[in-house]
Amino acid sequence: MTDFEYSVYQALLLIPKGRVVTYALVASMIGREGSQRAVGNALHKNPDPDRYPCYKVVSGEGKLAEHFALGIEEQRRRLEDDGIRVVDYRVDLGQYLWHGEGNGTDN
DNA sequence: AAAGTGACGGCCG
DNA sequence: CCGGCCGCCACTT
Repeated sequence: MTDFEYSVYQALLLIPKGRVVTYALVASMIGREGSQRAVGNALHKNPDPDRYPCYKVVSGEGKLAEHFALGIEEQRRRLEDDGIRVVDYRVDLGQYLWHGEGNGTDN
């Protein structure tokens, strides 16, 4: 995989349980603000969805990825499993969006 | 090297 | 709110 893709997967590991991020946010997290489209491509090539929690990545509107490898239903399941309320395939970004190095102790 | 592709996002009708 | 258009970026051909 490319260095870019690698950094994207690593960024996923930093997301605290019960929190989500947007494609654009992942891009800025790895110092590639503006490359949210490329982030989407990287996630599409995710070598292992169980290892890299790509299900925690939602669109800028909080909507779930229609093309999630394991199926949108599975993504919703995993999110709710983390305690994230999913309504109509959408999450409340104002409540679950994670920004930065927070400790995420609130889980 | 140029053109095509897509898990995005902002704007407009 | 939804669909269409366009600009954007990294990757592939």
